[in-house]
Amino acid sequence: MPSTRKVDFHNRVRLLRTERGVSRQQLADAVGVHPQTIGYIERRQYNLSLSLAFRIAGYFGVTLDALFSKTAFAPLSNDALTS
Amino acid sequence: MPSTRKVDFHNRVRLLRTERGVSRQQLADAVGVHPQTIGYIERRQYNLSLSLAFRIAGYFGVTLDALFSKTAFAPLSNDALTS
DNA sequence: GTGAAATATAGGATATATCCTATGTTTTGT
DNA sequence: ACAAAACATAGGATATATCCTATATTTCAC
Repeated sequence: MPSTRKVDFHNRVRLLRTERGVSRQQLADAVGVHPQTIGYIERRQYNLSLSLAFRIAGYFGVTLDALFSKTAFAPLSNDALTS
Repeated sequence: MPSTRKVDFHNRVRLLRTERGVSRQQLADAVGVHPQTIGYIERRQYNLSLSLAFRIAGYFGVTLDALFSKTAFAPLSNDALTS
């Protein structure tokens, strides 16, 4: 079992995944990990490896920095309000 | 012991470190790992965690994408030839 | 509102990142 | 050329990422 405590960086995995209508199972298959692993990453309970980070970024076609950040990503609702 | 096999991404840790005249010991202390760990990363024998990747990038003041890449970084000598 | 799919939570197993110590080699300053 | 520092290599120990199975809860289409 993973560390149960939150990791010190944020990510946009759930955002991108739901935005594109892909399930955890699909993403997990595409990047070669267990679906639970995706869930843990989304809940920020996993300090995932750089290799896996690259595979997820590659799947979504974004850079590492677009997907992971030490500071919180603004939620979409906020983006809409500040456009 | 680490996996002894090379990892599927490249990095500029050694380049940045030597460029700025910092030893492995100094970098290791700064990011809170063992000096050997830095060595393994530089020799591409470690699939380091995202958290550690962030700490190293933060130490050098560069982004993740500037420090790690799935394709090889051009060596400095090449940069000089193509300027 | 029911059923199916997706997600959450949990526990145990395995692989590997990382630690740590030790020794040998290479580099570098003088 | 010598000494000291930096680096490489190796082996064993520990922590944790990731796997896997199972069950409970939530979400969503109809």
